[in-house]
Formats: sequence, C-alpha cells, structure tokens
Amino acid sequence: MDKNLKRMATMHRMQTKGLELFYKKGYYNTSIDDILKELDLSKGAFYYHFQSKEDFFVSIVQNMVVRKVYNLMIEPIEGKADPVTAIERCFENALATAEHNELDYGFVLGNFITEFNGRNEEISKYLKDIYKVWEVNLVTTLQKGKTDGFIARHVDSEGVASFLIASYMGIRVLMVEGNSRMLGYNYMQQIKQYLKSIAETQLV
Amino acid sequence: MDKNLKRMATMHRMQTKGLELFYKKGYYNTSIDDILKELDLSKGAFYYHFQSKEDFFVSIVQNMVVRKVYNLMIEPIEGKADPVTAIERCFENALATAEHNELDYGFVLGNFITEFNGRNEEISKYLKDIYKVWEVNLVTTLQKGKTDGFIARHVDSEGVASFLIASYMGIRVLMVEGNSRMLGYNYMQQIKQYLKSIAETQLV
DNA sequence: AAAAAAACCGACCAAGTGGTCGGTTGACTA
DNA sequence: TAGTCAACCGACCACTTGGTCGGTTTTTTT
Repeated sequence: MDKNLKRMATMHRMQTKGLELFYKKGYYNTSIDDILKELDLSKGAFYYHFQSKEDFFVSIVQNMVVRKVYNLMIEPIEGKADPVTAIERCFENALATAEHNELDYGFVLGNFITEFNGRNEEISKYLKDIYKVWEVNLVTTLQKGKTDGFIARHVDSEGVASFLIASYMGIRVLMVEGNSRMLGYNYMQQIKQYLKSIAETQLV
Repeated sequence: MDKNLKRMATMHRMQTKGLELFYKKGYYNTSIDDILKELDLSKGAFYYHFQSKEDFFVSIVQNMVVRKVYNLMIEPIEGKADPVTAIERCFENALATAEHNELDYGFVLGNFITEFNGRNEEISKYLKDIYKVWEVNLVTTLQKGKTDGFIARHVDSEGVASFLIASYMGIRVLMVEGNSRMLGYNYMQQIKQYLKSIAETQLV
C-alpha cells in the first residue's frame, strides 16, 4: 500500500517537470535528458519507471492533463444552474491564471492537439478524447440550461459548445505575449456578447 | 533580371516543399534531409541558397505565408462594403479548402504561432506581425462598416477582430480529423449568429 | 572553345537523441 | 549478519540532426 510511496513520488516529480517542459518547449523539442537534468535523476531512473518517452507522455496526459482540464474547465460549469454565468466565470478564471504564467490547461490541451496532429495518432486520440469530454459536458449543461429557461430553445448546443472551446483555444494562441491582458479582456467582452445572443430573452 | 531564373526556381521548389512538410510534421520534427529527399537535391544545394534552417523558414514565412494569408484571409474582406457578408464568405471559403486537405493559411499561421511560441523569439515576431496585419485590416473594415451602416456603432472593432481570428484558428485546431465537416458547418452557424449580434439592427 | 561563375554533390563532422544494460545503493527481511 | 530487491546510476550504442567543405557539373560569358 505505502511501500511504493517512493515510486509514486519519483514518477510524479518526473511527470510534473515533464509536463512543464513539454508545454514550454514542445514534446519533440524537449529531450528526456532535459527533464532529468533539472531533477538530478538519471536515464536509468527514467527507464525504470517508464517504457519510453511516448509512454511517459501518455501517462502525463492521462494522469495530469485529464484531471486538470476537468477541474478547471469542466467541473466549474458542469450542472450549474445558469450556464451563461458559469461559463463566463470559468473562462475569466482560466484567462486570469494564464496571465500569471501558470499552466492554463485549456490551452495546454490545445497546444498538444496542435503539436501531435498528424504526427502521432495514438496521442492525438487521447487528447481528442479529453476535448470530447469537455464538449459533451458543455452540451449537457447547455441543454439543461434550456429546460431551466436560461438558454433560448432554438440554439444548437453542440455548435455553441465547440464554438466556445474553439474561441477559447484560439484566443490563448494569440495571447502569447505582450498585449495578452488587453486581448483577454476584449475576448471576455465578446464572449459575453455572444452568450447574450443565445440566452433566453431576458426581461430586465 | 532573368539570369537568376534557375536560382529562383530551385529556391521556390525548396520553399514550397518545405512549407508543406513543416506544416504537416512541424518545424522541429522535419529535417532538411526530409525535404531534400523528396526533391532529389543535396545538402550542398540547400546551403548554397540558404544560410540555415531558420533562415530558410523565415524566407518561407516572408515569401509565401505572408502573401497567402493576405490573399486568402485579408484581401477578400478588405474594404468590402458589407463586412458581415464578406467575413462569412471568406471564412466559408477558407474552411472549404481546409476540408479538401489543401493548405489553409489561416490555420498554417495559427499552427506556427503555437509551435514557435516561447521557443524562437525572432520567428514568433514575424508570425505575430502577419497576425497583426490581419487584425488591423479587419478593424479597418469593421470601422468602415459602421459608417456605412452595416455594423452597430457601439461595437468594439478590435475586440471583434481578435475574437473572429481566435475563433477561426481555434476551430481549425479542432477540425483535424473525422468530424471536421460537421464542426466547420456548426462553426459557420455560430459565426453568423455572432455577426448578427454586432450588425446594425436590420429591418427585414 | 576556353574561362569564369553559378549551381549542385555527398562524404564528413560534432552534437545531440531515445534507449540499453551491467552494475551500485540502501532499506527491509529472514 | 547475510540476502533480497526495488530504485537508481551512468557509460555506452546506434542513429539522426544541422551544418561544412573540397570538389564536380552545368550554365554563362568572353
């Protein structure tokens, strides 16, 4: 039960640093030695715990990225009474952490999808699955929003869901330097405008 | 004037194939030999025309990507009387070529921005400049749209412009396989909805 | 046709890369 | 105290990478 505590600890260190560097420099542009150097660990340690670089990355995706995307992008919205407000709050928080140079997992996901697209089928599939969970949850919440009178009945929940995710990933691509605060602010204004257009006509 | 015709021809072949492979497999994941092999050319030929891999890529960006983004994403919208219709048509065309597996330069740009972000300042700058040209042109067109009575006067042109570009790049990230046609269609519906919300209140 | 210049060839190099493997360490057990 | 075994070390390997360079071929100039 706790005899593999050390094992878990080391693996976790590697995964954390691995995600950090893969995100910062890209998967193909980050060597295992890069990661090991920062941790004062050796090749032997790495290949004792993981079968290959690819296996290592998959473990990161399935252990950390999945969970974080869920915690930060899905759970804050899932099943909330008023989807519009929940989405606004969630995106605002995510953009805020992005501005503080912390890991923004919505963006991490988009980054990796881009990098592996057409280059590694297996990894692409895992990443796409995460996106799909995100999308499905949004759709469900939007549908519930309809019955609860927050969302206009005519809207296409799936279209809205993928549009929201796409716009978020896209703005993060553009927010990569300098004017990121302004871009983020402007983006939120537009998202609000857009969400208003799919909301049930509200009586003030 | 035409004494360097051969030079130009060879360089152009390299750039075309280079862009194709860099786009398909990524810059860091494509070797110069990969490109040369497909062209039956040698290292010597390559380094006779270009100083380095980076120099080569920059020449591709400045010669081909700039022009194509302008031709396909900017020019079809620039100065058009009715911005809303122009934007819809332009995005629809771009997504159509994307579905036929041709090079979609709006997406190419987003891809490269993602890949070089935080990894190569110089290249990032060139890419970002292209984005800025795109954005500025959209802003100008939207502003003109206001005076011409197509766009509501209260809208924030800059916010709208970056939102449009972001959403487009984002949806292309998600369109990378399988259900891309459906995603593209849904996206256009949402864009139309959004554009309607910034248009001057139209009398039917 | 000869000379000069431009375009191209491909063997070679140093610096990595992912991955292997025989060996060491140190905590725990019998 | 001797033995066991998970955890880790680091030299090593085959291979790829961007880049060099002396030389050959092709084209242009004279």
